[in-house]
Amino acid sequence: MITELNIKQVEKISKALGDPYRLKIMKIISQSDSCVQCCDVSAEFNLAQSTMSHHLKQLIEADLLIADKEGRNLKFVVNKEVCAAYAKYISDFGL
Amino acid sequence: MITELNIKQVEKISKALGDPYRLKIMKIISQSDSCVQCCDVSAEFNLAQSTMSHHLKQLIEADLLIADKEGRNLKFVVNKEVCAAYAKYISDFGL
DNA sequence: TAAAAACATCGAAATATTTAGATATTCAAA
DNA sequence: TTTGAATATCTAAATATTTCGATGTTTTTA
Repeated sequence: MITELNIKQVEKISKALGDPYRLKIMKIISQSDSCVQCCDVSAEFNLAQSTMSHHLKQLIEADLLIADKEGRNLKFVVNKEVCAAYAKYISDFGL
Repeated sequence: MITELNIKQVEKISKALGDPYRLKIMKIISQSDSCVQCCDVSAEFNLAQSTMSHHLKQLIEADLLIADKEGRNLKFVVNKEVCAAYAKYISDFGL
């Protein structure tokens, strides 16, 4: 359960979101109703597998995505709590 | 009046927020009840004036801050609409 | 009008990020 | 148990960002 993010976490999340590929990854995963597999995400982009892996890692380390390893596959869902907490942090700038 | 942000704008805003100094600048300006002057912001940090100017420029170009030049001084307020629109974009990942 | 204050811009060094290829690991299926 | 599929890690090059000092611009004030 996330109550509030600290400034370091907000910085990390912002950095993770500051890239066109990673934003598109978030969009794809958020718009899918079920879990999305790593290789399905990769197929959408014209990037090397290692590059994709690197982008996904950043989103996971920022807690924006939750990864679930099933056998040799990796599935993702959006971390709704972190998205909400981050959004709140930013919208509070406007209060 | 901002209705919705496009992905390029979201990327730019995220990049602007992905730095500890710029996050602190946003906090300082958002927490002040009146406009904040550039030199007041600079005084809070141990950074060269040109560096400060660069950080503020990024926040302004991302539309997170609105700058108002009064004589030789520059005053800021938070762009509430953009903060809200950005927060919505991100929190929508969790829907 | 000369000096100073507030901010912007330029150029360059230091640092960080992005990307791909090569290789390693881990699990599944033949 | 060997092969292949999915993903991770390492290394290195290309690119981008951060930072500062020097200098430029604009406006205020002495």
